[in-house]
Amino acid sequence: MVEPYDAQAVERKWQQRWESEGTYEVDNDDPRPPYYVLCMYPYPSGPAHMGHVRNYTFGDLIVRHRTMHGHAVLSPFGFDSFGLPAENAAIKTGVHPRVFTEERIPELTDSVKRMGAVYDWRREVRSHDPEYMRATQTIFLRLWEAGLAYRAKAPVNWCPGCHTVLANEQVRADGTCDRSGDVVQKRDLEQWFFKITAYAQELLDDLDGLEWPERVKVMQRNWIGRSEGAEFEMAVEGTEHRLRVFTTRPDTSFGMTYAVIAPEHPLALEITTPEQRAAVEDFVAQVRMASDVERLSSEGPLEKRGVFTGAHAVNPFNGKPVPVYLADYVLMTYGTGAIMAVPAEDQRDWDFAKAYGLPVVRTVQPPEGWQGEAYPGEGPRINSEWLDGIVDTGEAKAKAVEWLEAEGIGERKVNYRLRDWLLSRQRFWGCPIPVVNCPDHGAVPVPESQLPVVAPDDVEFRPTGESPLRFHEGFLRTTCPICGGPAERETDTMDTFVDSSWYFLRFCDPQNRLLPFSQEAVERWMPVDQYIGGIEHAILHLMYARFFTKALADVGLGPPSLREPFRRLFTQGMIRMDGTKMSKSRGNLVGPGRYLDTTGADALRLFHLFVGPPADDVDWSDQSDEVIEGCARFLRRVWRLALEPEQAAPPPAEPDNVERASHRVIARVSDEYERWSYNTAVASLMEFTNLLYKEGATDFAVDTLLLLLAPMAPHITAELWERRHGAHIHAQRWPTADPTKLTLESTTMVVQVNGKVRDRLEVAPTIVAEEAERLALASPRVQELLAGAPPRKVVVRPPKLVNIVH
RNA sequence: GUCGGAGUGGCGGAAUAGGCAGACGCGCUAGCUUGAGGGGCUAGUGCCCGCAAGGGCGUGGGGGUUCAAGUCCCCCCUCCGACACCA
Repeated sequence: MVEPYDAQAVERKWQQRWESEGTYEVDNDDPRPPYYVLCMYPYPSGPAHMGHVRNYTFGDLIVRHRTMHGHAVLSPFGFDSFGLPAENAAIKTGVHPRVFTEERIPELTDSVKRMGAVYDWRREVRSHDPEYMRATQTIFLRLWEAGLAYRAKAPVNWCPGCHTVLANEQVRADGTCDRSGDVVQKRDLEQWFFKITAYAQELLDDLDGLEWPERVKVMQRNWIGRSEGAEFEMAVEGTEHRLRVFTTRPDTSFGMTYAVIAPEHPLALEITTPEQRAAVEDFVAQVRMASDVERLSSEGPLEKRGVFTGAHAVNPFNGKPVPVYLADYVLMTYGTGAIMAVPAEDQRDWDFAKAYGLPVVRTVQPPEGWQGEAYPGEGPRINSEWLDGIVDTGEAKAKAVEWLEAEGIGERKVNYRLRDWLLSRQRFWGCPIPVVNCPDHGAVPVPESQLPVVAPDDVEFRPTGESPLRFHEGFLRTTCPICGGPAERETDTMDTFVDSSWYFLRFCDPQNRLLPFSQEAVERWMPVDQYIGGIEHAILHLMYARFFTKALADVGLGPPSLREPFRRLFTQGMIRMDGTKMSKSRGNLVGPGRYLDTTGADALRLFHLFVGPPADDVDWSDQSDEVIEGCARFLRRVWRLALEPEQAAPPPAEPDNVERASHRVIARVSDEYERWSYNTAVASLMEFTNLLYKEGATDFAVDTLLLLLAPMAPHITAELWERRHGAHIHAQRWPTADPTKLTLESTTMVVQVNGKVRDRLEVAPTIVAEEAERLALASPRVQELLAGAPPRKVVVRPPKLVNIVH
């Protein structure tokens, strides 16, 4: 009797071997073809949870699989180590965020290693490492120099209770402060932005070339929100002012019955008549004070609020004056902040018109029996002079734009929903923005020789949540790099998305002290061949990282040809429990610890692969423990099969059958790996194992099983391979199927009568149609059902099926 | 509201090109192994009728195309996710 499988001992042994032998360390001059596998680097929140386990199971499987295909696989690990939780802990307990964070990192590292996930730990990066900060700050300064970073006033979340600015994450969904519960207000402050909008079109176009999940691409396209239309000017009666509006429906311009400008519009007070002045000022103040609460609290179509300015704009299409309103449904941040309102063809305008008693003029004839309100569909133009009768909207739009351009009052225009990236955070635990504010010279860059700007250690965290940097004289007081006069340091830090927008480049060249990374190193590995992470990063992180890659190339830091960072993206499903996401904040976290201590890492990895398609959410249930036990049972069966074939599965009576089955499983499982169909790959290997128990095992069959299982269950397969061959399984080449051995000796042919299965026949896979039909008709079951009558029709699909219609 | 995804046994899920629905596993049932342990092995397990042979029904609901539909087309229902006044 062979010794039982001791998962603990075997897993410990191999984890130590992989680490001490540096099995998965790769150098930049490795001669093998490069392959870059990357899991989104984590925030170090403590020991790994099941979401991490799932993520790193897929990542590690690919690392080992690609290695067995002869690639030099770059598989680095790092930490997104700036962020709010450490700062909140500091406010609560007084422990410095760096100390707090650095205690969490080994906890996560440890559980990752115990899963058997392998990385080139020499390349580890941490966002809060001063060397990493130096690079992040260098990048910021280069982007600023190139005009891709700028400072502007922008509304921030202001908590009147805490007397401080809040990050978006600190504002609850209902618009209140998550610490004091006060209603958060908007205030204008000087903030830093990255000009991501300069890349809107390229970010949109380049999506087409990426092997990403379609739904992620759709989300990004919607986020960028390209829309084509026209911009034109209107005279404001009795003034010199001209009002510019953007519309996607210039073809409906004859139906404009009023115009609307945003409450923040610079002309708002300029054009307001004296009689309306008080009402308008009142309305503007009201909108400015209004927090997001009111907007978020109401369900369904929002009530539109506005006020008449007393002014009239002239519709250039027909020369008619229309009243100009202020309304909160028009946003200053999109288009020109002003619109022509056409209630007949736009539901929002319709709602406002009804609320304020404004007229509706249809310019598109709705279909017979139209019951709705605004009609945005197709139909013949009416009430539109020279557009009348045109049915095709595209044609009508083109004609309207041509007219605007010919008259010199407007032109074709493309707008994007995408906004510039506000990167300032009024927080301590982030990368400081390397800027000095001089009374004479304004915002001045910190010279690169003085980088990194690092936050001091002797800081006091206030329960109000204010950044301690604002009260730290030693940090705050400095001199202007230009004039040497007294100046103040910028106390805002960068959004942590800045750190994560380029870390994948740093992994290529992690020790570089002169530059964030060298172009040669990046050219060697980038783009990432397989990026793996959660769907929750579908928009922000992935959009920002794409923007950075393009911008870095354009400012000369990145290779000019590298326009996209992630060639292939895979987004794994979440772990759910009782229908909600498993997360620390919900307190329903299940850790891997007890499984690693008992059934072992291989069984847990197998569970994650087997439980369902990788992209689907996983429901963690009472059944999960039993399924993990089932995976462990399968591994024990493999163990006995490999070490004790005489007992478990004596040599087969028909070795040829087993050999053919081995080649078929190679072909099938190899394909399943390529298609990310790991759940069926595990099933295929279980099926194959069952077959070997039943039919008997050969050495070739067992070796095949171990090789195909090696990326999924690395410890047990490594141990078994070493015992059988004295070699390292993950250094073996991936097996290839012999195409001449894929066919079966015989196959089951189904015989249907009127589409219902009535018989099954064992036939040769090479059977020809005539023979198949003859055999089918000769079947006693078929004879019985036909009762002597000739079949009306016989459909033959050899060798799988014959369908007899009668 | 708009966009996207999904509905298959008691459960997780298979079904690559329209061709045996339910692979594999969990659970359950029976038997064997008789040194218990979260042990090992074998067989069975969609539902209904039947002792059986066999028959009928069956992939959210309704229609359609086809010799043949989980898969293709039309309508409807439910659930999940993203965006949510972007002119």
